[in-house]
Amino acid sequence: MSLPHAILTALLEKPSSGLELTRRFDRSIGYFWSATHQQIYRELGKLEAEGYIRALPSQQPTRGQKKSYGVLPAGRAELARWTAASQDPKPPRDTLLLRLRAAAVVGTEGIEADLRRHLVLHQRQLAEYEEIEQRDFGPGRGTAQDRLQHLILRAGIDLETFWTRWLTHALEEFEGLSTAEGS
Amino acid sequence: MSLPHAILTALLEKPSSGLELTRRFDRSIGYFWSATHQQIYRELGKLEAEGYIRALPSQQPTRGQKKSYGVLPAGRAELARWTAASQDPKPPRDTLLLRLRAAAVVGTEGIEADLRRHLVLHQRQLAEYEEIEQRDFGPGRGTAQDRLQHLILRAGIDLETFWTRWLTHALEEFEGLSTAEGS
DNA sequence: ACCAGTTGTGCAACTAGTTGCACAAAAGGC
DNA sequence: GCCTTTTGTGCAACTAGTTGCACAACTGGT
Repeated sequence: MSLPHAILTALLEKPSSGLELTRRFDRSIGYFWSATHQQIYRELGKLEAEGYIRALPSQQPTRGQKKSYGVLPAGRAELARWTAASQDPKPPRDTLLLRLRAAAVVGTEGIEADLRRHLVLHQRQLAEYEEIEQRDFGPGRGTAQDRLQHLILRAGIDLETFWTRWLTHALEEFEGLSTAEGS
Repeated sequence: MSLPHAILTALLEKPSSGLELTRRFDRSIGYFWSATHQQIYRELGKLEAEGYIRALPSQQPTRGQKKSYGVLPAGRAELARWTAASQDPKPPRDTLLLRLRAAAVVGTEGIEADLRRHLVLHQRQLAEYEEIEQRDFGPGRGTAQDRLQHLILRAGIDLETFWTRWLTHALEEFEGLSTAEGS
């Protein structure tokens, strides 16, 4: 039940059309909540029906026509309610760790290459985050909003740092394994 | 498409009934791939129909009767195939970070308590992992299997460490925010 | 012998997310 | 003027995961 709230947040930051939202979900917001354009359009329809957002006046709201949405007071209230409500963290779902566990039983054949690939991907993501930090967050203390945004970015950076370190360590371990393997 | 493979892994480690699997998904495997008993029973049915597992001979396979499953060669082959196949990491979905981002727009009212709650939960999980490490993984280098298992546990420990640190930092930041807030 | 609680298995309906496709409108090449 | 590509919106069907309930069988108290 988070996608509608992700959209409300994005629209509050800046009223947008479906496609603009889709693009923004590929960057910033999508870093920790991704969505396809179909999910977004569907959800925009629902949110409008529920009176949380409304299409901003434009020329023709026909097909193939850009249609921007803005958040209504009810939408902002709902977002505030959801933000403040306590929620349990849901157990992580990590395929890579699962595969590693399977590999402990059926053999590590072929998984090493994928570990390497993941390492590169995480390094890339880390570099991207650090670039954003460099660009948008100087050493000075900004507004409360800035500091919150920076905090979120920090989580991304630290997470990617964890993954790159762990994957590096895992690959080292594999070196050692291949010499002494043979169960 | 990971649940069936999680189940195959679990069954290879030890043939089990649906309920036993459910219990094990609440511990070890569930640490990075959780599942409810309904998911598991449904999946067991499918896996059996596909010829990947089979019910081990017992008394009456009627209702309310324990039914253990073992993995067939085809199942092991499928698991090996899946383990070796390259897979893209799927973008994380984190509600807490999303809420923080929403809070940057609609206000941080009420979210601090939940951060504190999450911190406690992550600390607890971390303690649990460290206990397991203490108990199951001594200083000596074990078999290749042991080292893989330890590697996976390490990921859990480092992840929880990241969260506790980050949440602690976030709460500190909130202290500073409340004094200078007012946008 | 009977009832209450626990263990174990399972169906059905729902919610969330993904995939594949369709189609209108504008923009640009030739 | 026609044809291709890009932009923008959307439906329908499918897959995965969750929730709520049902029910059989065993276990122990009275």
